[in-house]
Amino acid sequence: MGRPKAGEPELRREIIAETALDILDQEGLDALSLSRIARALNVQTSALYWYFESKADLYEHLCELIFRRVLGALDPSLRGQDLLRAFGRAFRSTLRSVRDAAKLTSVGGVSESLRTELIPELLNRVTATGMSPLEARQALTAIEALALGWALFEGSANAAVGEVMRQTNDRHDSGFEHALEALAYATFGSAPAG
Amino acid sequence: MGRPKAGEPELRREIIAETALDILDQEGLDALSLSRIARALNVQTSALYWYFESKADLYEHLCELIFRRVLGALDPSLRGQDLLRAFGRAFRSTLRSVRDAAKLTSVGGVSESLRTELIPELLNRVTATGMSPLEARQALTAIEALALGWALFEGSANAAVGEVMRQTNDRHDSGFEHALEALAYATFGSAPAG
DNA sequence: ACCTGAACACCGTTCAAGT
DNA sequence: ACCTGAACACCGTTCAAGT
Repeated sequence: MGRPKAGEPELRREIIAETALDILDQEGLDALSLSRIARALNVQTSALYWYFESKADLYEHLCELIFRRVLGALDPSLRGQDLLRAFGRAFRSTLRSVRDAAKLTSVGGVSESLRTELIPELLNRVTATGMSPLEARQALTAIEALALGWALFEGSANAAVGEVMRQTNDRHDSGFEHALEALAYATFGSAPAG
Repeated sequence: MGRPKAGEPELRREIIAETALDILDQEGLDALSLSRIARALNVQTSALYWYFESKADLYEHLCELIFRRVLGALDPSLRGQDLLRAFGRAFRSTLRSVRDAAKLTSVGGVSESLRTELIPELLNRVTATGMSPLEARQALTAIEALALGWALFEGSANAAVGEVMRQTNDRHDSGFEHALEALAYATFGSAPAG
């Protein structure tokens, strides 16, 4: 099982998930198999099925974990368009902080609690400044799409070049910032500007 | 091999790729294995290795094929920001036209000719109206990211709901159009508007 | 040039059995 | 409640051998 941990029991489920994210970060999505995780935890592969229904179920949970990291990085006082902008930045940088996290997010499913709790809660904070729910939803979807897509491209560009300088703030940053700005302050819900 | 085809020899490589895209569309990314493709073509799995170096190589080629479809859907006379907008629409709708095409694009690599020919050529058409190369590159990246990310979300939403109405122009469309408009006419390359 | 056949290490999943 | 052990069907890849 690895480390017994001092205080809390630390739900076995979470140990598995954290181990999975470690393997993902160090060896990439192709290496992230149930067997690989089991080996890292010194258990049989079949043991994992007591905690997760399937590999897809595990992946879903990993995506939720990543999303929670994004939310955790946000200043709780942020509202409206400022929140949208901060969310976009946090989403991209979180996806960049773990190798292939963007690929995982693309391929993994959306968990129940993400769809029915986390996202609606985030939307509530966006609409708190008077933005309409439809407008908020569209703007958030656009920014989520931009950040995910952008992280995806950065990931494959880095893989082609050579892994190392994944943390460097390079010329990509200004492009992302401009796009983010354009989306956060665009008027959704009415007719396009033309 | 399936159908002998009348006229041209139709490179075996392309038959394999088209078969793969058919399977992807009908059975999804999880079902797209070399064994599955070989079975559909009535050959041994190992036969495919004469045409593609690896599964990753095949995937890369499939991504290129999809991208060529996008380019083929564009009015050749389009330039500058109009081209950017048309590209965004075509990219999204092409990704929606084949099941899991967005997932494939996320996970598949970028081919040599896509990076050194197709993209630069597209960028040339964007800069033809006087847009700076940096600006064009950033705008294109943003729009590519938006379209891919958006298609990704639509795909998983449909998978959750139920496959069928994948072609319907629903409420997602106006959100995408607004975001696309904002990105196509945003000013990249200078300081954000704030 | 193009494909088969056999082999290899690995994979996800199920399930009876242990403790 | 939690895990092992064995089994199953499937997977990507390699390579000698056929034609």
